[in-house]
This record gives sequence, C-alpha cells and structure tokens, in this order.
Amino acid sequence: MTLPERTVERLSEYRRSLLQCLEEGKTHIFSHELAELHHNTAVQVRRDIMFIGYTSMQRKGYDLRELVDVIGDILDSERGLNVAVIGIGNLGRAVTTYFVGKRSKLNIIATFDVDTTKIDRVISGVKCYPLSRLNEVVKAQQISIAILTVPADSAAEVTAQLVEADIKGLMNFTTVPLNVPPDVYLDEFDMITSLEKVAYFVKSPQN
Amino acid sequence: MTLPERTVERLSEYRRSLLQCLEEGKTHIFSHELAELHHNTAVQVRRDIMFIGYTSMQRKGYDLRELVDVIGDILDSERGLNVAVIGIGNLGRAVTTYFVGKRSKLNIIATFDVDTTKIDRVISGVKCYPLSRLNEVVKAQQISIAILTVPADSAAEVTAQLVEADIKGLMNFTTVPLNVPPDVYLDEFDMITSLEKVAYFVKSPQN
DNA sequence: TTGAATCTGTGATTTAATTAACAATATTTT
DNA sequence: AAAATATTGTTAATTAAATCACAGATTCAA
Ligand SMILES: NC(=O)c1ccc[n+]([C@@H]2O[C@H](COP(=O)([O-])OP(=O)(O)OC[C@H]3O[C@@H](n4cnc5c(N)ncnc54)[C@H](O)[C@@H]3O)[C@@H](O)[C@H]2O)c1
Ligand SMILES: NC(=O)c1ccc[n+]([C@@H]2O[C@H](COP(=O)([O-])OP(=O)(O)OC[C@H]3O[C@@H](n4cnc5c(N)ncnc54)[C@H](O)[C@@H]3O)[C@@H](O)[C@H]2O)c1
Repeated sequence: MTLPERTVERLSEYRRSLLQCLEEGKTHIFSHELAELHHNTAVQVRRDIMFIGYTSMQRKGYDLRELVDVIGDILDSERGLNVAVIGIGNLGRAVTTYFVGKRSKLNIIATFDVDTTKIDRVISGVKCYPLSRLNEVVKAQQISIAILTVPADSAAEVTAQLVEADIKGLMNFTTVPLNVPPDVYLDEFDMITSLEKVAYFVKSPQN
Repeated sequence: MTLPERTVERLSEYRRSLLQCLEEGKTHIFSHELAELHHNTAVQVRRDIMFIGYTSMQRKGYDLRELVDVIGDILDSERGLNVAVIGIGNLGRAVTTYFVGKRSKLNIIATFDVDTTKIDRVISGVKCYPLSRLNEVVKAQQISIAILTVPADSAAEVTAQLVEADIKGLMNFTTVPLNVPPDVYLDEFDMITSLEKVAYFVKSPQN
C-alpha cells in the first residue's frame, strides 16, 4: 500500500493531537473535531484514515488509543531509526537539543563536524564526531537518517559522503538543492524560500 | 495574475541559482540547465517562467540579469518588508543570526520574548523587546511578518496577539497548528512531521 | 418503533500541478 | 540557402490531491 505524501504528513500531525487528547482524558474523537484541530476538513480526515485501513465504531468517533496505535504501525519502525546531525552550528545545536528532549522512535545518537573545537564535545547528551569518521560511525551505530546543517558551500560534498556512507534519508536545511540517488529519500526545507513565499502572499493577497 | 504556490517557491529557488551563476560570470542559462540545478525538469522551469510572463531571446537561453529582475518584480516589495522573530530561544536565535547576515528585501528588525533576562539584549544587531510592547513596536516599525519560535504551549496565545497587532504573514516553527483569519498568510514548518515523513519513506521505500 | 438527526466510508467529480507533445523560431552546418 | 539541430512557448493529456455527494449505520426523540 502506498500512501500519498501529504497523507503521511497529516498522519504525523494527527497523532500528536490525538496523544494530546488522550492526555486530557478523552477516549474518542470525531472526524470533524480532528479536522478542526488542524486546518482541515472532516472528509480529508476520514479519507486519510481510510487510507490506513482503520475503521471506527460507527457514530462514536474514532477510538483515540486504537487510532494512535494504527498510525504508529504505519509511521514507526519497530525498533526506531537512528539519526545523525551533520554540522553542529547554531541550527544543528538547536535541532539536536530540541529532538533529544522528545521520547520518540527517532533517536539522534550522533553529531558530526569538522571544527576541532566541537569534536568530542557532547551536546544534549549526544557526542560530536569528526566528519572523517562518518562511514565508520554510521555503520557501527546503524544510522539511517541524517539532518544536514552544514554551511551551504560544503553541502554538496558532505551529501556525497552521506550517500557513500549509505544513509537512506536526508533532511536538508541548507539552502542549496541537493542531488541524491533515487533510493535515498530527500526532504528539503528552504527557510529563505519559505519566508519569501510568505512575503509574496503578504504583498499580493489572493482574495 | 495569481501564481501557483509551488511556482512561487521555485521562483525563489531559481533566483538564488541565477545570482550564483551571475557571480560566476555567466550571462545566460537554458531551461534544462536551471532544471538540473534544482531537481526539476526543463518543462517545469519554462512553465514557471511562462507564468511570470518573461520571454527569452530564442535559442540563447534566458538572460540571467533580466530574469533575476523579473523574479524580483514578482517576489519583492518595493521597499522590502519588516520581520519580527517571536521567542528568542535556541531556534529563534539561530534564525535571527542567519537572516541578519543576508542582504535581502526581508529585514528582521525586532525580536520579542517574555524572559526578562533576554529583553533589551541585542542579538546580531537586533533588539529584543518585551512581548507586552508587541502592538506598539509592530505599528511603529511597520512590521508585517512574524517568525514564531515560542514554546508550543504559548503558540496559540501569542498568535492571537500577533493577529491583533495586524501582522499579515506568519511563519510557524512551533509544532502546533495555528488558526489565523483568512487575510493572514500562514506557512507552517513542522520539523517533527518532516522527520517522521523521512523515516516513513526510509522504512517503506516507494519503488 | 418510526422518524429525524448524526456521523462514517467511499465512489464520483473537481481542482491543481505536472508532464508530454509539438509547432514556431533561431542557429549552425553543409 | 536548404537541411539539420537546438531551444522555447504553449496546448493538450495525465496524474495527484482535495472535495462533493450520498448511502449506510447508529443513536436519539417522540
Ligand atoms: N541558522 C538558521 O536558522 C538557518 C536558516 C536557514 C538555513 N540555514 C542553513 O543551515 C546551515 C547551518 O546554518 P547555521 O546557522 O547553523 O551555520 P553555522 O555556521 O552556525 O554552523 C555550521 C556548522 O557546520 C560545521 N561544518 C562546516 N563544514 C562542515 C563539514 N564539511 N562537515 C561537517 N560540519 C561542517 C561548522 O563547523 C559549524 O559548526 C547553513 O547551510 C545555512 O544556510 C540555517
Ligand atoms: N529548536 C528546534 O530546532 C525546534 C525544532 C522544531 C520545533 N521547534 C519549536 O520551536 C519553538 C522554539 O523552540 P526552541 O528550541 O527555540 O525553544 P526555547 O525554549 O529555546 O525558546 C523558546 C523561547 O521563547 C520564549 N518565550 C516563552 N514564552 C513566550 C511568549 N509567550 N512570548 C514570547 N516569547 C516567549 C522563551 O523565553 C524562550 O526564549 C518551540 O515551539 C519548538 O516546539 C524548535
């Protein structure tokens, strides 16, 4: 079964709302309630849930616990996945600190840099390795995902090394577009573009 | 004329590549060259350029300088737009430092926080104001865009204040979905979702 | 216990975005 | 200067995503 990309994203978002609701003591939720928590419609929610093959007790809404579990079955790997942050500057540190706080199936277990003043330091409990040890550490620690926060001018080169080290997923925060082979999943977040888009729509409102 | 959202994003990306090419002394670029710099096709590039009504000298490729200017006419506001960062913690500081380095039409000119140890401090040349002065400063400095990097549990409340202060564009980095009136443009970047999506596609490759 | 109301699941339709296909035009080659 | 080649601009076709529309299923109200 192959899920639409947007559906995958929304499932991740739904899950957090659902967990929140559980904490508040709720046990069930209607599609229109979940829709309202996101900027979304009830049909969209039902369609997404249909994709993952979950069906609710009619008229009672979705069972929060069950739905969270089904989403987990879809999104999570049994034993979690290991993640490395490459380039532990301002952004890399913020991201590392943020994620290490969360208990989740995604574990940031190593960071890499070339700056000798950073190497061997521990940030939020995660050790910083020299980039030269990338291959070795990635293999030893079974890291499959990298978060790229190196300066723009080394992005391409470091990416080649990551591919070489057999990384399978890459989240790119640098503002240079990267090329990876088709078996590596790449997600890029270009902050400049995002801001420029906001600016465009502020300047030229659409309605 | 109303541009597809994805086209707006790509134009922003193209522009940076074009400027890069200009610096390297090039004067023209073919659609397939530009496509190759992004992960993109020549048709897509031409289609995007068609949307903005620019047409090249046939067979010579696009004139870099002209194309950059046309994209600027579309994306930029004449006098630039003023931006504030709300919540000057790890991420807020990284973003502020990053953007202040760039000369661009988007000027981060104020930051806001509630932590008294941060208020009145200057980060990368930008002063931090108490959130209580939001309305006043936003009006005085004609700030139209906000970057939201406050803790999740204050996101909704702060957003209401931003809307009240008549902010017209909002880039949300918190991982809670926000509700804003239709005349406020909202872009959300949910880092958890992005990473979970990468993890999903690593776990379940699509081909 | 019938009728109205509420909510889900899904086929059909619409809309948005991408890709294919190709005519038009300029350049190069012979 | 005719033929071959390269590149653009655009119409048409395709694909992906979102929305509509409505048939069931269940509950509630009288
Ligand atoms: N800071 C932001 O908010 C922000 C916003 C948008 C984009 N970015 C992008 O994210 C990247 C990092 O931004 P930053 O502000 O953290 O920069 P930074 O300069 O603070 O950090 C970069 C880090 O990467 C390290 N580094 C350099 N070369 C390396 C290499 N070859 N291998 C591994 N590490 C290497 C440096 O030592 C440094 O620690 C940049 O590409 C930037 O364009 C950052
Ligand atoms: N750090 C990351 O990489 C990262 C990643 C994903 C999401 N986020 C989100 O971004 C936000 C900020 O993350 P962070 O790591 O910078 O957190 P942080 O705790 O370092 O910073 C939060 C800042 O907001 C300030 N603040 C608190 N309440 C405020 C209010 N009402 N008004 C203005 N300022 C207020 C705090 O004083 C602090 O300076 C969080 O919502 C987090 O979920 C951060």
